[in-house]
Amino acid sequence: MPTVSSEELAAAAGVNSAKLRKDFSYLGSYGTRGVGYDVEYLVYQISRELGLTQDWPVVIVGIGNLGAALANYGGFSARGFRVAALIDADPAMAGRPVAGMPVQHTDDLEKIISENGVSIGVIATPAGAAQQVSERLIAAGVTSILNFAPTVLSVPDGVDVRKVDLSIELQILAFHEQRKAGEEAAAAGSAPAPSAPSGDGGVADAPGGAGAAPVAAVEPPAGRAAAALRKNGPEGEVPAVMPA
Amino acid sequence: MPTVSSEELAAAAGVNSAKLRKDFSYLGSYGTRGVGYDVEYLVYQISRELGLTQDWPVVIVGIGNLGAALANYGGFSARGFRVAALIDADPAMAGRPVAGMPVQHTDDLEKIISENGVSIGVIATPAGAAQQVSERLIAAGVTSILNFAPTVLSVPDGVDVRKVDLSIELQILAFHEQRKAGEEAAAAGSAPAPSAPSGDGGVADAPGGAGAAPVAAVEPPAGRAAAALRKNGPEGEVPAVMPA
DNA sequence: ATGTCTTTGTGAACGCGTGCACAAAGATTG
DNA sequence: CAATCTTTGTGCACGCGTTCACAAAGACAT
Repeated sequence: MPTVSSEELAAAAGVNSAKLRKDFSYLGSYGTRGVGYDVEYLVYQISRELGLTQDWPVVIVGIGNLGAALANYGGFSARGFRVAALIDADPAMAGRPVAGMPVQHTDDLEKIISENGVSIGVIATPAGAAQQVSERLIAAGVTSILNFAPTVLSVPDGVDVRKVDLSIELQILAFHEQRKAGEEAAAAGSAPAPSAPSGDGGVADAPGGAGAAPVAAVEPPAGRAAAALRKNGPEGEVPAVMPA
Repeated sequence: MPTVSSEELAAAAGVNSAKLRKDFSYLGSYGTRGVGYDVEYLVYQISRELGLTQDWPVVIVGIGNLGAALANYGGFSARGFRVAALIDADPAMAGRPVAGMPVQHTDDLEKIISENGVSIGVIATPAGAAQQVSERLIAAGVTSILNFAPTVLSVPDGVDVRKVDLSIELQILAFHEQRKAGEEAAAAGSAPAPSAPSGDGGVADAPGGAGAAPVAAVEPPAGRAAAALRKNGPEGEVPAVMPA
C-alpha cells in the first residue's frame, strides 16, 4: 500500500478525518490531492517531527524491580531510545549485570551523564530518593525526566517532568467497574442511586464474576469526621488513603 | 488541619479554585460556606466515589520483568488493589515464588478468575499473546483490562481496556527535548526553522550535556519514497519505525 | 488538451470545558 | 441578635479544540 487517504487512516485510528488532515497540515503539506499521503514519506516526516529519527541516550536510576523491567523493556530501543547506563545507590548492586549491562553506582552519576551526553533520565527509585536524584540529574545536565516514583518532583524552569503512576490506571478501571456495578444494581431493582453509585449494598455481586464480591477494606472514621458523616453522609462506611 | 478551603487545595494542586469547587460539587455539597471542606470527610467521599473503599482483587498475567515489577509494586495495595494471583504460560515459572506468591499456570486461568471474583486483569505478556489472553480473561468474567503489551486489544462492548505504553512517555519527552534543542540552535544564529525544529545540523549539542549529541539512528528510505523525499523534503535523513 | 473525479487544506461554526464573578449560606464577633 | 466576614456553589462568558463543508489542486481518463 504505497499511499493512504486521510479517510482510511482516520477510520483505522478511530478519529475524524478532518482532524487528522488538520493535524498533518501542521507538519507541512505532505499530501497529494486526489491521491492521499505517501505512506513511507509520511512515516518519515512524522518520525522526524517526533524525534524518532534521533538516537536518544537515557539513564535509568533505581534498579529495583521496576528499573530492571524498564532496562529489559524492548519497546525503548524500538523507538530510538538507547539505555546508556543503569544507576543504583546500593553498593551491592554495583557491577551486577542487568539486561546485559553492569549496574553503576550513584557516585558516578554526573560522570555518566556528561560522558554519554544524556539529556533524558528515568527515575525508578523509591519515593524518598526521587527528589534528590532529580536534582543531581538536572545539575549534571539532564533536562527531561520520566518519573515513576510516587512523588511530585519540583524542578527549575526549562526541565520537563512526566510522572507515571501505574496505580492510577488501575484506579480508573476500578472507577468504571464500580459504575458498571452500580448501574447494574440500580437496574436490578434496588434503590436507584441516580448519579452517584451506591457503594454499599448495591454492589453485592462482581459483574460476571463469581459470588465473591469486593469487600470493604478500611475502617470507618472516628471522631469529628464520624460526626460529620452521621450529619449528612449517606451511610457510614470507610475512608481510604488518597496519596500513594 | 481539620478543614481546607478550595483556595488552599487549588494552590497545592496547581489548579483553579473555581474548577476545583465545581468538580467537588458533582459529588454533592460537601463543603461548609465560610469554613471550607472537612478534610477527613472529603477524603472519604472522594475515595468512595473513586472506588477506593473497596478491595479490588486483580490478576497479573505474564510474569516477565514487567509482570514481576508490577507484582512487587507497593502502590497497588496502598490504593485498595490486591494481587489475587500471578499467571504465566511458562511451565518453568509455575510454582516459583514472585513477590511472595507462587506463580500459577495459564491452564488454571478461568478457575482463578472465578474463585477470586476477579473483574480486573493486568496483561504484561509479550505482544503476541495479549489478544488471546484478553479473550480468556473476558470469557472468564473479567470486565476491565490494563494492557501493558504493545498491541491494541479488540474486546466486546462493556469491557474497558486501558493501554499503558511506557515508551510513549519517553517519546513525549524526546519531542520536547528536540524542540528545546531546535529553538536553542535557531536562537544561536543558524537557519531559523520557524515552526518545525530542524532535526539536523541544528542539534549539534545536547543542551547542557557534553559534546556527545544524539546521532542519526536509521538509514534513509530508498525507492519511490526516496524520490518523494528529494521532491520536496527538506533533506534526506532517516525514517524510523512508527509501531512498537 | 480538456473535463471529470478524488482528496487535500482550511475558513467558519459549533460545542465543551475553564475561569470569572457574585449571590447565598453559614460562621464568628460584639 | 445584628452585623460582618469568609467561603461555597453556580450562572455566564470567554477561548480553544473539534467538526463541517467547500474551494483549490492534482491525477487520470478520454
